Amino acid sequence: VVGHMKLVNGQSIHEAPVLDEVEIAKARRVLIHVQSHDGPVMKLYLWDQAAREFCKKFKSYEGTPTVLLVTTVNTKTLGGTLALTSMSSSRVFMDYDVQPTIDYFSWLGSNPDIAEQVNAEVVTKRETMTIGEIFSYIEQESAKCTATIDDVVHGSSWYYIACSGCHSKVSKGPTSLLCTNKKCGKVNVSGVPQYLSKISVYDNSDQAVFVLLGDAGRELTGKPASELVRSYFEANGNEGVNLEAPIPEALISTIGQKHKFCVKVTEHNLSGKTRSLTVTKILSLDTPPATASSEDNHTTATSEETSQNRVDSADGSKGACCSSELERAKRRKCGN
DNA sequence: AACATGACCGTGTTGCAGCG
DNA sequence: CGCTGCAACACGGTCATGTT
Repeated sequence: VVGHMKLVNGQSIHEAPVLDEVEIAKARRVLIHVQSHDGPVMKLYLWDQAAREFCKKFKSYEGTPTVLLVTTVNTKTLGGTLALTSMSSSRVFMDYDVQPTIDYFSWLGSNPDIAEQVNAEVVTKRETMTIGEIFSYIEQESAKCTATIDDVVHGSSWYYIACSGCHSKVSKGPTSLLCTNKKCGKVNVSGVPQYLSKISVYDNSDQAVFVLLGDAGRELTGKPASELVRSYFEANGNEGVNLEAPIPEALISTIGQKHKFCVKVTEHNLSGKTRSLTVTKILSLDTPPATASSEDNHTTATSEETSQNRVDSADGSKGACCSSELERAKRRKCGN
């Protein structure tokens, strides 16, 4: 494998990494983030003999070497990303050692943009973080993206009946509704409809299915699911209250709208099969497209704040203006 | 000899059951 | 109800074997 080094034991190659040979001897290995041409950045583990050889050569250079060639490496997939490990017979070459490294070095010289490219993955997948960084990373657990809704997924219900206490799903008992959340265990006289809607969205490059849950659904339509369900059955003279309400106009009319979605990636999303992401929050865009909701006043709705307030006025039943921290904490408590 | 591939083994983690 | 121990599983790391 030949490529240019990005990080050596977590230190950027541009900052002339200092190798502690004692430390490396103790750890028995060196970790190098290496990129071959414009391919993905790979983790390259050099063990024992190869690590020692690497150290020796790395230090022997006047300046910091950038090109690395390692023979006979094992390929491994570590946490989904490609990783390489050295073997007993692995040999290490750099910059002007052999013809292939010389060739690569000159190629790199004529493609300086690739050499300087900062790959997000290298930065985010660091081995060590400070406690503060971990906290801030946790804070950022939800990613934001802007996408356009192109459909509401049919074939599955757009809401579920939740416990009035904790918003977990309720199961139908003989005479009442039982909360499935063991820690809650509340017996409900009547459940509260909550959003669980799948919407199909797209942006410039991809298409995906987002799952809207309670609060996010209300943020999108401006109305709580309970109100939409109630008004449907009221309009139909309470006929078939035990049946399911169809997808309401308020939800259908969001098709074509463009929003900034905060999505949360959970282990469920990462397990592969389901390519759906859970939406935790919906932010208004600066220039929201025309919406079908009549009472909406979007002229000043540029910030999260105003969007929240608008929702509250429509809802009224719940003081949802509490900090997102508190919301998250509550949800976590309930979920477990 | 150097290389490529994959099998195997040990360790860490997680889920479940049983017991206090 | 909570804790502990066990088992299953996944993953990382090493080693063996076949090929060039």
